[in-house]
Amino acid sequence: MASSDEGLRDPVNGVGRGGSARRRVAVPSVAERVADELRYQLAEGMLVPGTRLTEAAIAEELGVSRNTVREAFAELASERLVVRHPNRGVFVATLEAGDIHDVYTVRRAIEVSAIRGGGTPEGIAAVRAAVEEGKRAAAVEDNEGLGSANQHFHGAIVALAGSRRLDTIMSHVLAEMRLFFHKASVDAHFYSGYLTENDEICSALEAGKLDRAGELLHAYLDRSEAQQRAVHGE
Amino acid sequence: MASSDEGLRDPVNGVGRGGSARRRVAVPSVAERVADELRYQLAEGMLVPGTRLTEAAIAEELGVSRNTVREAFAELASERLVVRHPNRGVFVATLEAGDIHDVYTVRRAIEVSAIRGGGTPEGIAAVRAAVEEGKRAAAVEDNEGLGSANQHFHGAIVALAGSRRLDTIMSHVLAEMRLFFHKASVDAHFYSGYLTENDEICSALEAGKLDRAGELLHAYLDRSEAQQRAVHGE
DNA sequence: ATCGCTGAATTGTTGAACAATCCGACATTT
DNA sequence: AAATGTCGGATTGTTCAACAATTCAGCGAT
Repeated sequence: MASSDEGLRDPVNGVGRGGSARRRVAVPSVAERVADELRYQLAEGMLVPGTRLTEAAIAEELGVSRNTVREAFAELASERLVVRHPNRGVFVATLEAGDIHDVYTVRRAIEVSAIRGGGTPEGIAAVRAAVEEGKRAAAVEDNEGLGSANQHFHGAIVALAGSRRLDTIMSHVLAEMRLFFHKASVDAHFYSGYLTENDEICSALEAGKLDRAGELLHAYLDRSEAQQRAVHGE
Repeated sequence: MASSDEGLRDPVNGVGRGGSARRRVAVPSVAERVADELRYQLAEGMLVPGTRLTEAAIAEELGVSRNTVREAFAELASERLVVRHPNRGVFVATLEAGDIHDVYTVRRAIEVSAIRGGGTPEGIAAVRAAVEEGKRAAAVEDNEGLGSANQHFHGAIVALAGSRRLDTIMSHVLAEMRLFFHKASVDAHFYSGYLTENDEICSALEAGKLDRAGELLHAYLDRSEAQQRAVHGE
């Protein structure tokens, strides 16, 4: 390990945030770093949905105060990554029956709306870049890379709208999906089939056929939802 | 005053929540009640955007601990009602240049998407009910009632999608707008012009002309945005 | 088997304390 | 006079210890 024996990672530069020589002016607060750490563990599948998170345990494990853990919990709860049961504790969020549909309803709303708005040339270029990123990952059979490329693709689509609020909503939704569908991402050809579809959507977008792109994207999300429902019970 | 000399209101039944004889099973936590109180003051325009909220002052004023106020702040910050400036304090959120467009971008995305999904007969009935509520308010020239009827209308539209997540997103957006546009709501004929338009949208929805309803709603939001931008600087 | 009790564990909340940080006022320098 | 440097007060960020409130599992009584 780089820093201490246990607890939080580098306050200034996170894990995957290398490269930028400029330092952050304001170091994120401890509570924020705790939230980041937990978010990381959640996304990485180290914390299985349904697990109970006791304040004292995490406080000691990360070497921070209980109150600070509490603040981090509040943040994660607002992102629906954990659920607070009053007087019972916080639990890693679990997927109820209708939640898959719910999540995809949000995605359909904001993604389709964003792509129908067109966006700037730079924005479209970012979408294209994500498609190419996916192709490269597929060429090396890098499943993890394929998954994140897919997320970049959809993130780039939402970014077309140029709305801070939509961006954060999307990032929350994607975080939820990472948590829930972590197991599914190990499937080899799970995303591979989407590659050509993403390309098609991107081409329609580049050609200015926005309605067409929107329809394709909508259909894509419908199919993706069905697939996820098939994988997980229901 | 009903309860104590100062501080929070009734823990069990809020202020506008009268009528229901059934008590809440789980009394909301103190932090939540603090958040509710602040939300109320924000929506009511008692707290002007840009105002600084010092923890100690609010803690004493509401008779709670500073840590509890902190938790409430975290919740409000996640809803963008207040902004945290590290080591400087939290301030009532202010409206930056592009934020009006940003908020309306979110609304266009989720409202149009929701109405294009159609929804259940009960959902459509709720939309119609909101339209009638607006007409009644207009008949009595109840501006405040007109404003809230309008919010009910748009809330009912989003509810068509039947998505918990979209509902909470919409409620946050509406809370933001209440905070920002509070002054504008005093304008007499601000919403009155929208009445017939809401009716038209609702009729299209009832007739199953979803695309048409979506277009009308989209145009409505565009115009509403332009109007708000005209009222507020920019 | 159901009900109620009891006790351990955890959460919710408080109050106090301290370091870190920011801000304004004042002093210094050029 | 303007820019710079320094200091002190005020507020936030964080920790710690304590206590009340609540949940839950186990146990015993009916």
